[in-house]
Amino acid sequence: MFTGYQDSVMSPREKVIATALWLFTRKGYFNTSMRDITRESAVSTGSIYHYFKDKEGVATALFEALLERMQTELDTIMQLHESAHDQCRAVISLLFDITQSEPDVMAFMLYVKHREFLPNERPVCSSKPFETMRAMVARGMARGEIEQRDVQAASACLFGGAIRMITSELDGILEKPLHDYYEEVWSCSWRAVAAI
Amino acid sequence: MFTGYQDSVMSPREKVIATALWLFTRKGYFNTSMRDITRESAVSTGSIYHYFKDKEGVATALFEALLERMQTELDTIMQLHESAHDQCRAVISLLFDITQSEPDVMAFMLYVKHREFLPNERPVCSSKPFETMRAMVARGMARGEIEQRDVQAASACLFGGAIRMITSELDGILEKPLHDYYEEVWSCSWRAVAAI
DNA sequence: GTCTATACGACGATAGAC
DNA sequence: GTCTATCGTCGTATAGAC
Repeated sequence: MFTGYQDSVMSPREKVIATALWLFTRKGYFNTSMRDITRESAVSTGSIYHYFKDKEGVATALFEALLERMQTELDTIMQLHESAHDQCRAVISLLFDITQSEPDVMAFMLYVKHREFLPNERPVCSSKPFETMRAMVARGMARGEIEQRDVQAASACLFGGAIRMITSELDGILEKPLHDYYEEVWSCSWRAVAAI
Repeated sequence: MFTGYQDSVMSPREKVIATALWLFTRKGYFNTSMRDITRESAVSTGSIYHYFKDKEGVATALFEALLERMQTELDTIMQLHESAHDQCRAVISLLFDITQSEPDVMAFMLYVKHREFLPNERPVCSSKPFETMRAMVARGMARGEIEQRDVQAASACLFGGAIRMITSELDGILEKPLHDYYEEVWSCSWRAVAAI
């Protein structure tokens, strides 16, 4: 039973989206029926189809909400930190935080194969948040913090280790809490791309 | 139309597995019906259910075949190379090779969310091939090639960059062929974990 | 072992009252 | 805007002949 939104009053639309996140990450999109969503959200079939065109419309709305939220957080990080080093470090810290406090959010963004049920959506890694992360790396090269090389390759090496740790955590195969690996992962990751 | 097995005589069982790989990676497991598999494999429904218990049985057989094949390749690498450095470098080369020559194989192993349709299967990253890769890293630490730290974290950082490049390639967002990034990715990855 | 025809259930989506 | 009842479709799996 989904109990993630007891504390605040939510509109039917928000209830449906929150429930969809809960169910999609737990059972997968295709193993979740509209009936499941009506039951767990306590919003009737008729109302759901009033707010959303169809099942795919629910998934699209959820996906867009999460991407936008992530982008907002990245924008804040870019304002708060000057160097690419500090920006990228803060990004990994953010990703680890979200993984621990809201694993569903992270799982849906990184882990779910959206293209299987959202055929018109571009792959996650060409979405705006991922582009922003690559832009941080490019800026680090321009400032001389990061060694000159292909931006795609450098971004993959800088963030790839953290992302793998996140998927390991989501798969439940880490012994310690994710944050215990933070400094270790960051120092490896930065060493991979730092200038000199 | 699937045309991947014209050249050799295949048993019905092999035809089904090859077709399943083709269809699952292209359309996803849930968007592929048993009807699709019968049509593309030219094996009748009755025969498929003679060789496999059900649709999930097809997926399981496919998954196990791919894991076993990967494990065989890793075993060969371990025999051919002495140092952890050379072993890990060869592993990334192998992964890049497979991605380019048989993208379906790589996509199904790394990218497909098996747990949505194989609920009894363990997550890929706790499968034997991934364990073998971690064992290589652990051995590198014991030999003094790789800096002492948590094996999970070091493995994530050593292979994470390459894996991200592979998913980028599978998503079709790389400008150049994957192999053009190989030396760059390897030098970053090794620098991330190397001793001293 | 291989085939065709079909049973059966579940699902997404709609209709139409309130 | 919200609800319940229901329709039509499709997909898995089986039955049973050959």
